[in-house]
Amino acid sequence: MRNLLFHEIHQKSRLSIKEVNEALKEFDLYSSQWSILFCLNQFGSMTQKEIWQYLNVEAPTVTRTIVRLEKSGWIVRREGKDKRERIVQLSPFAEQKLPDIEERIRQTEARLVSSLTDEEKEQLLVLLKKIGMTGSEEKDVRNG
Amino acid sequence: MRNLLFHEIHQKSRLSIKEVNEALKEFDLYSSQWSILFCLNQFGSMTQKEIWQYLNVEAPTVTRTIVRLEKSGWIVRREGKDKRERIVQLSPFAEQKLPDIEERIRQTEARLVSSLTDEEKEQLLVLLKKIGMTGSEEKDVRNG
DNA sequence: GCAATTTATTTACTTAGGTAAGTGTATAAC
DNA sequence: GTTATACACTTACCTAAGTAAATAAATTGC
Repeated sequence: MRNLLFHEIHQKSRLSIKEVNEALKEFDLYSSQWSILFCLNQFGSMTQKEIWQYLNVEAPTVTRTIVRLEKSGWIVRREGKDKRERIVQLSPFAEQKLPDIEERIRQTEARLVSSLTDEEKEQLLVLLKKIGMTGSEEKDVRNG
Repeated sequence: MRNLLFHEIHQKSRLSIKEVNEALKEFDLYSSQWSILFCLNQFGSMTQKEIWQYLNVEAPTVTRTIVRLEKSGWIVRREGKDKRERIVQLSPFAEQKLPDIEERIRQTEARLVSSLTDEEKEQLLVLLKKIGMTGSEEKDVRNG
């Protein structure tokens, strides 16, 4: 049939989110919440802008998820020197729980790609990165 | 960093949906609505179950999208011989508009993968299909 | 210094997708 | 034939992500 490629990308995106949500159930978290926690764990304190730029989503998406994470005690926000900014960081509770969660996610993701060799995973990543690139931007594939 | 693969799949899934939505704006449609119209155009009349099985989503997702498409006049539903089923088919209006929309989508999707060779596209599809497969199911990669 | 513009975040509203539970029809057991 | 079970669809409620517009702080122009 037609453009199976985007159909397939969409399918696997939903599948992986579903599996990650399942794995996160025991921690009362969702996949997009996890992506922010992961981000904060990697970079430390961040403004919301830094988060949505890194995750490549829109600002309102991050606002919503951050609010949920704050309510459930995973993160803390404080005002920046620039009072427009809100600086986000992990709560001690989150810092304590994170290693277990990270390991759980690692297992889940590894299971999903267990039928690919390391070389195939690498190649898949390279090919995916090419999507949406116009000629002039192609160098970013090699840099990223 | 960590499992870039799922991050990247997620990104490209969102990117392609965004681009398709943009292309569909002039027709007052959204990407998931299009996926159902495409499906009906390919297979003719279908029950809702056939649609969600083909698209690999849950029944309530299809119910919602179908209701929107019915309200906006793209599809018609009738009762099946089995009164539990609802048989869905394109409206004459949809049949008339579809070729233009299909061409528009084709262009959009082609642009997104314009920096991949045909061989790369094929390979990308094969690799994506391997995700989520356990050893015993791997034959499906070759059959699908 | 004050008005205009830019920037960071939020709010309101939309579609998309999931689960769980409800409704009504068809089928199986007996 | 009546009851129990299975099935198709729907409803209610949740998260995710997008756009557009509002808010409030910072910066720029003059």
